[in-house]
Amino acid sequence: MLVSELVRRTSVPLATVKYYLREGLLHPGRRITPRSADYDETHVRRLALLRILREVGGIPVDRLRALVEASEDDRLSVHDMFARATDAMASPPPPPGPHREEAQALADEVIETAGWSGVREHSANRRKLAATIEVLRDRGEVDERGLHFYAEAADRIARAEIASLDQDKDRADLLEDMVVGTVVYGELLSVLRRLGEENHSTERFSDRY
Amino acid sequence: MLVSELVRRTSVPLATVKYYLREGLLHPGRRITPRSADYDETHVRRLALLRILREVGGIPVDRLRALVEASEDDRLSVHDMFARATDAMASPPPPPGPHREEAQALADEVIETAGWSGVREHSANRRKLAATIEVLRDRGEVDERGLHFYAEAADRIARAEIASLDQDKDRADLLEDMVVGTVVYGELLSVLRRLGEENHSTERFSDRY
DNA sequence: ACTCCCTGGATAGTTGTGCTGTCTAGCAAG
DNA sequence: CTTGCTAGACAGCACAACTATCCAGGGAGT
Repeated sequence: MLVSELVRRTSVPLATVKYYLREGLLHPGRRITPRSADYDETHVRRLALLRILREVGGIPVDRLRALVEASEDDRLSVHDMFARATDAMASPPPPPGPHREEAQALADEVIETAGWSGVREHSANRRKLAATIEVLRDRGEVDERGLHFYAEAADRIARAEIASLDQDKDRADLLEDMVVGTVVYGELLSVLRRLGEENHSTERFSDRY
Repeated sequence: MLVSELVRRTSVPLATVKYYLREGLLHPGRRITPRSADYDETHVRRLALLRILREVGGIPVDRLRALVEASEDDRLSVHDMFARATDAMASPPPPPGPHREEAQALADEVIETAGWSGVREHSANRRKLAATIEVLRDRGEVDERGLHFYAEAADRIARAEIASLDQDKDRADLLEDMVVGTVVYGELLSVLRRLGEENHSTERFSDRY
């Protein structure tokens, strides 16, 4: 299909499609004449994916590029591809404060206790966890049991999510499922958590003025 | 204390402090001369809170204002204050697509099934949930059992969080605990979830190339 | 052959957000 | 009376994500 039809099918504005092509988020169409190219279903799907990751996940364009590159690099094993995708989805941690090392040690311990030996030494989320614990630590004592409670809850959820991936799909589809799952089910979970908080807070505080 | 000391204590740049004052995020200091004002611990705490909400939660300034206004409005009961805070922390839902109504019905059903009768009819998160379900729906059939699974997980977490709030604090401290908890434990949870995904995905896919 | 419309590519401009810097003029302490 | 700091007004900036304009080249229909 021509670019005009791609635009019509996806309702992504032409200027934006061109921008994504420029930025390398969308692979070029197959040249049919020097002045036109043929786009196909992979372009439609890619655009839909990019829109979800931007609008639901709020992932900035330069990290989307990392995601796309991981998906297109056939030399990577599936779990290396996932690892890169996981890194790309984590926002960079803020610059370390004075308690970062202590927080990192605690973060590593939480990961250890959760039994997550499959987490890489240099996983972006390992550092992000330390940064988050540091924020907590700056506000007072960190409740270690609380940390393990969250880790257990996260483990239950993550386990179910990975188990639900369809082993038989090809790598691009698998990555797409994984990435969309992380982002939109992540959003789902936080919305549900806030709803739960709203419910339990009215239950607990409805008598106080 | 003078503004210079406030700046020193919080390491927030003077220009930023002035900006927050202008925007109504930080209450003015007590005037001591026409050209100087006295700031106190409430200003230090407020600045720390604003920084966390901005840097960890990524909450934009205009929603921070709504949060601050809820905290300062003494006519509000605690649960009304929480309700406003909850709304302020939810990003506005994207414009509805063709399946929004259907998604809203499903969202309401999920909330009902979770037993969350304390969730307001017009809670921002109720609409956010529908919007998120709509995204899922646009990618294929929505798995209702999956939805309930997430709702249960969210309920367990939210229940523990609300239970851990200290009933005896005053309203401003209570709101601060609640808001910081929502934001930073929310971040903690998503980081842990991604770590769990990384672990389980390497466990499951480490043999595939 | 001629006109029309659409194309890819280059490049410049716009919008929104969150600051950041500069300027002014008023005190107040030494 | 100089020096240092202040509040307040306001303009400017950096970044991200688009968005708009312009250009010249085809191909399709006539």
